[in-house]
This record gives sequence, C-alpha cells and structure tokens, in this order.
Amino acid sequence: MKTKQRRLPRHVRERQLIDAAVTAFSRGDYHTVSVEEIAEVAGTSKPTVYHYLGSKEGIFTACVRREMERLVETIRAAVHDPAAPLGDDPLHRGMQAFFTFVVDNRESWTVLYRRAAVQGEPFAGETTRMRDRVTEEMAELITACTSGDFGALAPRDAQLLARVAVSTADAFVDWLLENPDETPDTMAGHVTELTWSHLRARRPAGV
Amino acid sequence: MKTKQRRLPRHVRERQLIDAAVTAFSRGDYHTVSVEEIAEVAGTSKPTVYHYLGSKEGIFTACVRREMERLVETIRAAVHDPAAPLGDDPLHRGMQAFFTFVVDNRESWTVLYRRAAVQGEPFAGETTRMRDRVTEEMAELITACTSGDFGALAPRDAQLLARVAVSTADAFVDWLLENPDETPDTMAGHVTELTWSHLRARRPAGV
Amino acid sequence: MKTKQRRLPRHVRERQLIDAAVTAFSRGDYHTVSVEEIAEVAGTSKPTVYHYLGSKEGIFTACVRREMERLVETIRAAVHDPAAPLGDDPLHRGMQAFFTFVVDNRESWTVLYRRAAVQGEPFAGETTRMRDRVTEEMAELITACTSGDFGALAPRDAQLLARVAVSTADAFVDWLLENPDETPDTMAGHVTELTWSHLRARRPAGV
Amino acid sequence: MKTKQRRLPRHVRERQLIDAAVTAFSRGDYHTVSVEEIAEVAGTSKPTVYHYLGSKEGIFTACVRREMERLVETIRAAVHDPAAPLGDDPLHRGMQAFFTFVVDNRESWTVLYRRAAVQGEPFAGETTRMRDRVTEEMAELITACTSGDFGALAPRDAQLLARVAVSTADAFVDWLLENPDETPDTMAGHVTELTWSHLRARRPAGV
DNA sequence: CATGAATGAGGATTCATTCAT
DNA sequence: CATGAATGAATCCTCATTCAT
Repeated sequence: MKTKQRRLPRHVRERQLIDAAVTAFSRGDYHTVSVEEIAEVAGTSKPTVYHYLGSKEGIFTACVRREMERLVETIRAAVHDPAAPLGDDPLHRGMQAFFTFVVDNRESWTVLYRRAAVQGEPFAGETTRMRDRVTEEMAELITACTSGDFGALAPRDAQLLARVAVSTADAFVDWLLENPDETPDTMAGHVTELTWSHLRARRPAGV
Repeated sequence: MKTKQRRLPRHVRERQLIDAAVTAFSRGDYHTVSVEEIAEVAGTSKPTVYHYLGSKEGIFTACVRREMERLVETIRAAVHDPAAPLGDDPLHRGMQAFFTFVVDNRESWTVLYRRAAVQGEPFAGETTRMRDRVTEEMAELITACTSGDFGALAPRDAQLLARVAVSTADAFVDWLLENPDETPDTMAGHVTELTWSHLRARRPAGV
Repeated sequence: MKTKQRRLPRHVRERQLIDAAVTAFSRGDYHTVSVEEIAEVAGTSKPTVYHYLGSKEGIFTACVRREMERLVETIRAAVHDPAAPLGDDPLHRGMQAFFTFVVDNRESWTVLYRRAAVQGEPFAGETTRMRDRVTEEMAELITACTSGDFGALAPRDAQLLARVAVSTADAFVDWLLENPDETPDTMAGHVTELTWSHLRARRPAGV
Repeated sequence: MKTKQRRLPRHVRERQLIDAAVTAFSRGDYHTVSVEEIAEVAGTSKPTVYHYLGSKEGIFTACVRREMERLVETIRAAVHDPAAPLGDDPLHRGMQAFFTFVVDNRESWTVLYRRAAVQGEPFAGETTRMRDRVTEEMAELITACTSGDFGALAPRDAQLLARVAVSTADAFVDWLLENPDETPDTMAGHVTELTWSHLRARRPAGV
C-alpha cells in the first residue's frame, strides 16, 4: 500500500498536485478528466485540490503555466549554454533540448501542445497565449541564428518557419513514440536540417 | 421563421444532420458541444438526431467518416486528374487540392484534424484510425511520386515525410487564417518544395 | 401510491413546480431548502425543475413574483370592488383582503415577507424590490383613502404609515397562527383602526 | 499588519469572537456566512473559533444569547432608572432605550431580529425562544405601565400590543436607515404614542 | 416520422469540522 | 494554546438518452 504522505507543506503538495494534473490531463481531454480523478492520482481529496488550485480551470492553467516555464527554460539554457563548443549551431542545440524535453516529459508536451489549444473553452485565452510562447521562442531562436548568414530574416518569415518547426516537432513526437530506435538527436537533426533547407529555399541568393 | 422540412428522404435528412454536426463540432470540442446544440443547428429536435445517428458518439463518428471520405476523394481526384498537363507534379496537385479543401471547408478540417485526435475517448479508436488516413494517403502519394526519381523510398521514410507534410499543412491552416493574403497555392508550393527538399536531403545521391 | 402524473403540459408543470417551491421555501431558508427537496415535493426530478425554472435563484424569484402578483391583485380587486356598499371604507376592505389572503396562503406570505428580504443574497435585488411592492400598494391605498378627509398626506408620511401597517400585519400573522379564535376580519379591524388612529395623531387638526 | 493577540484570558477571547460573529452574521444569513469568514473577521483561525464556541450553531446561539442579554438589560435599566423624573412615562423611556440600542447596535438588532427567526434550522428552537424575549419584555413593560391607568390589561392584549410594538420598531429601523434626519427619540415617540392610542382604542372606557 | 416531456448519472464546488504539529 | 492541513458530505447544475404522444 502506498503510504499517504499527510500534512505536507504547501509548496510540496502544490507541486505534487500539478504533477498529478499533468499526468491526468495528458491521458484525456479537459472534460474527460474529472477533478476527482486528479485528486486520486495525487493521492489526496478533491477539497484539497480546490484549496490549492482554486478551480478546474485553475488546475489546468497552472499545469500549462508550469510546464511551459520549464520547457522554455530548458531551451534557453541549451541555446545559451556557455559550455558549448565554438561554432556549434545554437539552433540545433535548442532543437535537441526541445526534443529531449519532449521525450522525457511526454505528458507535459501533450498537455502543452494538444490540450491547451482547444478553442471555445473558458481557459482558451490564457493557455493559447502560453502555448504560443514555444513558437515565439522558436521564432526568436531562428531569427537569432540566421541573422548572420542570410541578412535579416523578415519577422513574418521567421514566424512561419517557427510554426513549421514546432508542428513538425509535434509530428515527430508521435513518431518517436512508435519508433523507439529513433532518438531525440536524430529528430533534432531532421528539424534543423529542414529549417535550414527551408531557409535556403526562401533565400536562394543566400547560399 | 424556420421552415420545418418534414418527411425528407432518409439520406437527405442524414446529410443535413451531419452538416449541422460538423459545424457544431468545429465550434467547440466533443464535450463542449451538446446534442441539443446540434439539433438546434440542424433545425430539428434531439430525438430526431438520435433517430438518425444513434448516439453522440455516432454523430461524431459519422462526421469524421464523411469528411474524411470527401477529403481523400478530393485529393485522389486531383492526383489522378486525366486533364492534367504532362510533366505536372502530382504531388503538387495533391497538395493544392488538399489546401483548397481545407480553406474551403475549414470546419471539416477542424473536426477531422483537431477534434478527432483526442485520446481517452470511447470513440478515439475509430476516429484516430480515420484521421490517420490522410497521412496514409499522403504517404502513398509521396511514394508514388518519388519512386521514379529517387529509386524506391523506404516506406518508413515515406511515412515520416507524410506526417511532416500533414503537420505542416495544419500549421499553415492557422497561418492562412491570420494572413489572408496567402493563398492555398502558395501554401501548397511551400509544402511541396519542403517535401522535395527533405527528400533530396535524405537521398543525397539522388540529386 | 401516488400516481405520478407524467407528461404534463408545460404550464401545468410549471404551476405545480412553483406551488411546490413555495411550500418548500416556506418551511425553511433559501439555503436550507435543496432543489432536490423541491423536486420531491413537486413529484418530479431535479432536471425537470431546472428545465422549467433555470436555477435555484430562478425558482425562488419565480415564487416571489407569482405570489406577489396574486397578493397585489387580490388587494386591488377588493379595494375597487364595484359591489361594495357606498360609504364602505376601502382601506378596511383592502386590509381584509390582505389578511384573508395571508391566512389562506400562509406559505405564500412567509416566502414573500420573510424569505425575500434576506440581504446579501444574489437574488436580494429583485425579490426585495418585489417585496416592497406590498408596501407601495399599502402606501397608495392609504394616500387614496385619506386624501379626502385630511387633505393631502405627505408621501413620506404615507410611506411610514404603510410600513407600520405591513409590519403590524406580519406580527398579526403569527398571532393568528397561535390564536385560532381570531379572524382575519378582527385583525383587519385592528390595523385599520390603528392606521386611522395614527393618522389622527399625526394630523390632529384634521378631526 | 494584523497584530495577533495570543494568550488572552478565555472570556476576553470569547468576547472578541462573538463580536466578530455578530458582525459577520449581520452581513449575511446563517448559511451565507462561513466559519472561515468569522475567523477572519476575528483575526484568528477556524480551529480557534471551534475551540471556544464549539460549532457553527454554537457560535450563532452565543451571539443571539449575548446580544439579547444586552438589549434586555439596556431596556430594564432605562425603565427602572432611579434618576428618572417623577411622572415620566417608563414605557417611553423603555422605547427610547430600545431604539437607541438598535441604532447604536444595528448589527446586533439584525442578528437578533432578522437572522434568529429563520425556521427549519437546527438552532431555530433556542434562538426563536430568545428572540421572543424582547416581546416578553415589552409585554411586561406595557402591562406594568398600564396597570394603573386602565385597570389590569388582559395578558393576551398585552402580548398582542407588545408584538405590534416590536414589529413596528423593526419597521422603524429600516426607516431610520433611509431617513437620517429621524432620531431614535422621534421613533420612540411614535411607537409610544401608537401604543397608547391603541390602548385607548381597546379600552374606550379608560379615556 | 417527429417531438415535447422527463430523468439517471455524474461532475464541479463549497463548507463545517477535525487532526497533528 | 493556536493553527496549517486535510476531508466527508452535501449541493447545484448539466447532459446524453429515452418514452409516449
């Protein structure tokens, strides 16, 4: 039997709860997951969940917020990694970090990318905005990496490329799931290469 | 006043109902849309909806099934268009057909690609399977188009490419919505080009 | 066993439901009465109650509205009774009608006067406004009846008198409950007399 | 910042808590006010409240009990005021005391008269009984004051008069709130006068 | 066929109350 | 003593689904 840890300090319980919620929401739809279920996964009772996160919407938003923070932080750290060898492609490092995160935190990615995007929900506003941060991050990354090589990339083009990159990445997540011999690195390679090739195509003069 | 259409032949009524359901499901996710709402959009009463489609799950599945049929049919027709000029790229034609469909039937695409993907639902099995048919179609298309130029493309590679193509396409749908000056043709161009460039990258010997 | 009347036409059920709600709300507080309880009293299920009245607040408001309408109507009819003998005091007739109503509809009065007045509830705004209509009615009645005898009564005085009359009346309701030998007529006599005496006291020159 | 008062003698703490509870219960009805809210107003935590007052019902009852004690004491003191000039009407003094109390302790009166009256609550028995003590007090007062002038007033008549007096008084409370130029004294005058006039009416031979 | 009427089942939310520190 | 932490038990409300007309 799992020994229930009672009387936990606030921030520990809170983390525990969000962990549980991420797991739950990755398994099913916002509406399919009941608060009761989340409480069970967390090993607590419904009122406790409400006490800490306020409402179902609050639970969901908290998940998206926290996971997004983690993801963005991970990517940034990799991109700006001071220990990286000179001449190493930061775009590639960012992609690698991204894929590693996604593979190591599949549930997080599902919640972030698939669940947060549903329109017509009360929480749509906030979560969609947060979801878009990955794309923004990508766009900035791409802009930064390309500015030297091809002259300034139009912001709009960076946006489009970023979206393609993220979408592709998401497709790769499923792929990774079904093909265990693929690694985050391979995937990162593909996307990076794809992005560069796309860049070359859009800026033929640049080569 | 709403002119009630009584006594219509079964398949006509059924089509009307599915039309309504697609519209409704494109507005919100499975759980957000109530059967009552669907009945309202269709201009009938709930029992009628049940009479024709059996259950909410039945309604949803019927939507996905029908829209998928239409989409696949549209792509196939374009690819095998006997009126196409010789030397014209069938992959490009397929993409064009795809994007045109998506732009002209935004609701259908939303239901097909966004709503049908939710896991953890009773209907997940069937709709996911159907959703995958677009990818299959794409994979076949890619295989067919490339077999001549690069030698047989490994099925697995085709699969991966197809997924990337579809994901990218979906990203482009949002892009199209936000950038009205883009056209399905441009988008199709991008994806085709992307795919080819990816192909070249994977088969360096082919160039 | 009570044969449940199923499939009742809309307006019949609605009346039935409000009847039940009045009974229930007269027995306890807004919060003490559960919707389930109301449904039981009405011989239906909760969803039906919601279907017809929308929400608990809606149920309560509907009760107050309907009962207030009935009460005001009853008083007005008595005051303007064309069959009343000449020289008969309309104020007295109004009071009589009021007390008769209250005695015959004790539950209604409880809901109207005691339950509708609770401040700090979401419904407070509307119900308080309705509750005040009895006082308004009284004030008008008093003004009308006295205008001839004492010269115009200041609106403010009429207001105050009306409030006293209604308060007193409410006290009499309890009294009536505990003293079955008192009749609405006696009570009406007391209040009328009280009002007149108060009037005389406030307008000593008027006699 | 809230200065936490620790280690106060029991009865001081208790008084503080009841003060807070009266304030809270005057703002909303029994069910609308949460124990948490009371604790907040008192500047403590829920368990402390429970420690001192036992249960929500206990809190409420304690409020009613204490406030009733205070009110009755106030009236009695005024009625039996040894410093009162000879010939001064004790009934009037009592009324004056009553109104002054009510105006100075509006929250108390609200709790006492409006909140304690709800039937169908577990505590209804006790609080209603206490609430009735005001009326009893009034009845005794009236009996005492009239015994000399009109011969013994039947207890029943005294009861009825007392109720009218209290109801009227309550009506005047609202009136006072809305008409700041009225004073407790004026109000007391009205009620006294009203009572006397009622008495005269009931005992025509007495004049 | 078509529909107005009705409900079983389930989910979000709140709150009085109790421990363990 | 005092309190942060935790929950059992209700309560409001909604919705897919079924009859009877």
